[in-house]
Amino acid sequence: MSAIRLLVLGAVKQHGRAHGYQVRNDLEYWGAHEWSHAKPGSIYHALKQMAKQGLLHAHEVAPSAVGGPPRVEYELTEAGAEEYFALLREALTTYDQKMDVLSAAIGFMVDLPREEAAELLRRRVRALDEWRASVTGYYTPEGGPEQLGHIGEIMHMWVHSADAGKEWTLGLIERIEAGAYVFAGEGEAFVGVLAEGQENPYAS
Amino acid sequence: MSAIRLLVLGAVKQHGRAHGYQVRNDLEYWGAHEWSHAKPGSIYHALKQMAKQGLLHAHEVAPSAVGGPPRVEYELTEAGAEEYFALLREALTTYDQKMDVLSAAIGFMVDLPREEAAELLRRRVRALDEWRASVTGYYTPEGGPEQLGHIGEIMHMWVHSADAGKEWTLGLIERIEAGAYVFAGEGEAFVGVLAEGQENPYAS
DNA sequence: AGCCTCGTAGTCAAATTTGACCAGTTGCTC
DNA sequence: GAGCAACTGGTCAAATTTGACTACGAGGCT
Repeated sequence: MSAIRLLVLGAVKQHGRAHGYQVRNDLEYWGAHEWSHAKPGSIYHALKQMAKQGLLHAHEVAPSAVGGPPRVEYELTEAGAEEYFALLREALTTYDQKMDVLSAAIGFMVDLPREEAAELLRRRVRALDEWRASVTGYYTPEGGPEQLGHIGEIMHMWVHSADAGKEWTLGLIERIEAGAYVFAGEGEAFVGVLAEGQENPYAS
Repeated sequence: MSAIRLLVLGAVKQHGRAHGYQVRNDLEYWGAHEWSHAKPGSIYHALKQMAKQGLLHAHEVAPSAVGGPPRVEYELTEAGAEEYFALLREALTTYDQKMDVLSAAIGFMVDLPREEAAELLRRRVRALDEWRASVTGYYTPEGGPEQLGHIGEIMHMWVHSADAGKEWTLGLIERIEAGAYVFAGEGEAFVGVLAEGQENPYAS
């Protein structure tokens, strides 16, 4: 899975209705340009593609308010919402070594009920354990690990990284279970988009 | 950078001359299927592309020894060797959050002199520090970090992962400086490819 | 008046990646 | 001795990603 679809669906969902440039801006606001390689081309492509697949409904909008090319506004369909939650759940659970996907999922995790988020993360921990086991399994020759020479360092790296990932995930689960943050159905949601006219306080 | 080019160049280099299937097999032997998403299509594509760019020289070979489609054998050109070392150095130095690239680079690091490898890794540590700083910088609002809500967890994750990466890198540098492994120009090199007819002891 | 830069909004060709598929050969088993 | 899986070697169309480019208006400077 690439992070783009999740990111774009999430952005459109928070706005209710959004055009490409708004999505682009939200991603910037979330700091996504730091960790996801979401270029304009990919964003516009994803919007069109998902519209074609029926995940988004495209409202043809008149030539934009400020001149320039006509804008298209998008809105989630039923299917789009399903896809969004499916991607979100998958991103939280499976380990696919793509941290941008995980980042996006963390940003949206509060769209799920608290208990479900925690449970998905617990499954993630199990996935990390499996990954670790498969790496050590593959790189463990009969004659002791020293036979591998420097190749063993590759395993070393993955194991180190899996352990770090597990540690962080366990910490997050703990914080969630201790009541941190506001999840779905718990009153006033945290709003992570810019309202019209509001300034981006992080713009460099 | 994607890991494929480095992996393919490295595989061809170790063989002197190789056709697509051999490359495919080496990658499997190195366990690369576990951590790089190198599908056959990508490998053959990379070979053709790099041949077109003059990095590889393509020898048209008669219909293969065992029937099936005719094979093409590739060999590194001068330019290909330069590109290989350029990619290798870059992969060791820069942090681009793609661990598959780093894995590949670790596998090939012994093609460099010991001192250079250590130096590149020291630069990598500096790059990790910069990345960490840029993340914490971006996600630190004026009113204390608690304003971010769950979004702060994203930063938390990246910082955790950068720290783990740094720790592992420092460990590796230490081992290298302590004399581990056999680097370029230090006598008998470690051979990481299957000779003709040899069996893969790791095949599942 | 002319020029330059920045912000808004988006397109396009080229490169890459994916995943499925093709076709011949052994080797094994029922 | 027929079938069938596994191995060898590779192609192909479709999807995705990249990076550069277009076009327009507002504001500022000189």
